[in-house]
Amino acid sequence: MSSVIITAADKTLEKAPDKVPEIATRMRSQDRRELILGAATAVFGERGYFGATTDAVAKVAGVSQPYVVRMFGTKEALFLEVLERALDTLMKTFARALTDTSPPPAGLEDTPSLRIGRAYADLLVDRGLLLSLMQSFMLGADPVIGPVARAGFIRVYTFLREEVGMTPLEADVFLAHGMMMNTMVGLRMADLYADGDPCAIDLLETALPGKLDLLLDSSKSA
Amino acid sequence: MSSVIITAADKTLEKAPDKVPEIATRMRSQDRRELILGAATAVFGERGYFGATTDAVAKVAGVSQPYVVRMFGTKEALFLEVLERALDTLMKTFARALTDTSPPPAGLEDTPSLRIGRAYADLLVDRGLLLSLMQSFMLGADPVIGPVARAGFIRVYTFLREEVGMTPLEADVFLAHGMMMNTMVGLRMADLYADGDPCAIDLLETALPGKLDLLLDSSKSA
DNA sequence: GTAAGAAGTTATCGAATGATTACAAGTGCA
DNA sequence: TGCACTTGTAATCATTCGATAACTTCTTAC
Repeated sequence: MSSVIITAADKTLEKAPDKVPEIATRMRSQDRRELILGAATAVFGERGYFGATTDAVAKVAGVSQPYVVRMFGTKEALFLEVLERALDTLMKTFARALTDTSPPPAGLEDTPSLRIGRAYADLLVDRGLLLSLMQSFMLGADPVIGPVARAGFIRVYTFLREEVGMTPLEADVFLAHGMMMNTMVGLRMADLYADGDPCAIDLLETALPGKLDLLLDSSKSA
Repeated sequence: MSSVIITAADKTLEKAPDKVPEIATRMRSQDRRELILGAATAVFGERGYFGATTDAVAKVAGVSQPYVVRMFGTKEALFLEVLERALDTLMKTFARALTDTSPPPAGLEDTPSLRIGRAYADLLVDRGLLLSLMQSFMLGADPVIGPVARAGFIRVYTFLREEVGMTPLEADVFLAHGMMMNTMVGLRMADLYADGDPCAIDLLETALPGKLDLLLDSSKSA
């Protein structure tokens, strides 16, 4: 319905209040595609591949369920596209952090590894992105998604080794902390942090040094 | 399912069925329960909570689907029990490793942290156990499973801090590597290792030092 | 203006799945 | 032996969900 479309548009384009008069404007296929992919990233990240429904994705995107399916063919194809997009964003963020010439945040060291690490933590603002990746990592047994997920992980590892110049051990430590962050997000450990749980506070302050505000922000927004 | 009937029929036809007490006769509820919990651990670990079906669990356990549901009430209750059991096993394994007085494997250091680390890696033989835990960690948004999963993670963290005596940073590093191992198992990275992929070999040999054989064994067994 | 195509919906179908019911067969005990 | 209890199954139901079909509405090129 038109009202749904308005809400969806407003949610993504919060900064353009002057667009309100446009009622039920039809989007171009390409734009709607991006909208749905964003919604799917959030839903898949939160509920996993099997737990997510095309209807939930459609509702978040503000379109009808059949439209989602027809645009991507199958739920599986939609997930694969979400996965590919998430990985592309991750790699682009890493590449940008590597070549970025701006100085590091006040008083912090500036090595390639540290820059990449900060870039990874910055991705916490979009909880769906890291969680969709993580969800795919738990689907290694799936005949279709499994190989894609493995290839994606290998792609990240290869980047760390060859572009960033990490040793195997450095890459392992980096990835381990990445998996730890993903797990904290997936667990919603920030909920316990907000409740004042002392363990959760210790845990998060150690696991996400200096980036806790990002996690807490993304938590309360959803 | 059929096996039970067949053996039962055999028993009624033959008058001397005592020769095969192993397969024959029905199990006691308690034993069957353990059998189903084991099957459920494997299935939930492989497919996640939503991807797993009570029918798949029943087939692995060799019973009918309604039997699984009736024994545990709901699929959710079954998952919670699997979760609790997995956590109990984990904690018992840790506790045993701490108090174990046997000497460490040849030439290896012997600190509490290292003993616990080796104990964790030993759990790789049962892929379902670690994966069921990890699957629960991705369900933090679930209103029922989420709180239980968080509490479970906190329980492990508290053990590391208070029983093993780790600092927050030590516990973070330990858990991070645990999450990394879980991810490698979930991804079935061992498949690429078996294919000779050089990246996968690097990755696994670094992430699972000295424990790779365990992962490879558990892979080919399923 | 209007035909053609793009964008999107409503209605609905078939398969899968968790759950329920009713029933059958084995077990133990007086 | 007979009878209550336990262990288990087959049949089936109500939802849910992904997918398809057919239709409507908006946009745009001529």
